[in-house]
Amino acid sequence: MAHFGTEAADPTAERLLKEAEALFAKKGYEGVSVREITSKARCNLAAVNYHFGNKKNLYVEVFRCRWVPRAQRLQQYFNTELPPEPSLHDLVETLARAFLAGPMPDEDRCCHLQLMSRELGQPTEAFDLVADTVMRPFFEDLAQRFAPSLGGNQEKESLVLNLLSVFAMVLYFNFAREAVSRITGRSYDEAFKTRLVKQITAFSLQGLRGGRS
Amino acid sequence: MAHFGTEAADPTAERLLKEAEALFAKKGYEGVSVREITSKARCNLAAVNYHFGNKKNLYVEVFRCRWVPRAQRLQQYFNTELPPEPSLHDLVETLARAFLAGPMPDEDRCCHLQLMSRELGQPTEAFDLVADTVMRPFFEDLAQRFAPSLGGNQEKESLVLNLLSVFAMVLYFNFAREAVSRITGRSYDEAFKTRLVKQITAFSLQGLRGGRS
DNA sequence: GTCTATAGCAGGATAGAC
DNA sequence: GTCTATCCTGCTATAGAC
Repeated sequence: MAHFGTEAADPTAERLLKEAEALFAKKGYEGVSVREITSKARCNLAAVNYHFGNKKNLYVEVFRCRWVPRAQRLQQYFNTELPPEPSLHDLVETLARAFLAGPMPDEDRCCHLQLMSRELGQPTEAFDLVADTVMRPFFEDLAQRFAPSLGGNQEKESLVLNLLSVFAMVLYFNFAREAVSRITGRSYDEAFKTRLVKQITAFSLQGLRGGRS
Repeated sequence: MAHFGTEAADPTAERLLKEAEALFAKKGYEGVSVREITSKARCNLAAVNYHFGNKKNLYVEVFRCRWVPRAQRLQQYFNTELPPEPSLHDLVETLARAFLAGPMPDEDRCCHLQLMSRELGQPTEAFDLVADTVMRPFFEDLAQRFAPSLGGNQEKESLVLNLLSVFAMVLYFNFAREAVSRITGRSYDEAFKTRLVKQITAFSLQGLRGGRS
């Protein structure tokens, strides 16, 4: 069994991580076989065990080597997109846009949020990693950014629940794309994604302001 | 292979449906084996194939025989709980309460919403059933109920997206219980569920009003 | 490092006794 | 209807050649 850090130097391992991520996101851990992964990565069946020890380890490494770095890029993008002294509207809109219509390919975003959603619903070992390295710091950061715009008169718990509510929408409108398409009759093209950013922004803006109206 | 209608007359089939539902909700279709189901239902391995033909069929029947009827009871509960001329606040609060703290045991509610969430994220044959017999009619009903309170000045699409946003929160706060507990530091006792109903109500109320502020 | 071959097991499904 | 016994397939994981 080979060793690995934050990045897998080996191109085969890289391909495995890439294909594994897409498949795990689409079908879930149990829904994917090592055969399917190695086949799509155009390498041998034994490669998973050689490079990652076993299937479960590969799953965790997908998070460590691909998911976490992408989440950090996303967070960074959010930070750079934000104007110097952001209004509440700026904050919410930038947040929604970063996750729904940001710079990364739609395929990646889908994959990213599907994996996240799966872990939210049924946390595994990978969830610890995600919670510690991404969620907690990001929420801390968000809380600090939002606090001034909200007049500072919200208790910490309310603020957290409000932020979670915003995330609920962002995740849902990605996670349940097929259902949303079916109900609204619209496909996830650029126009609809822009519409969703507007929806989430408007809805959340009012919701967030609730405490001080 | 036996035949079956909306209700399975056979007590063994009933037990199978019950245990299967709980397991499918908790671990997903692929994560559960027929052996595990029959074992929990205290019946023979062959029972699934005898009563339902195969595993996949059992899954769909879980929706037909248990999920859909429960959803209808839930919808009925929502309707009866609603005061005669409900305000927007009444509507949202009753809706959130029906799904988060209604009369059914918490175990059932969890199971119900987990199954729903799984289908939202990765629709199968069962999704057609759910969409046609539950979602579409319920959303039609909701749209009609909400329309007058919203002054009728929202386009249909906005209304639908707003309703979906409310559902996003309801689903998320059930689906991601573990993550929410971890972030907020609170367990899902009665007090916290009441808090969440308040959160969702307040947040949505403002969000829904956004269009006419 | 990559491959083939295969062990070893768990899965869904079925046949046939009772 | 229920059970046992069993088939067969597909899975993960490993051993060992190259």
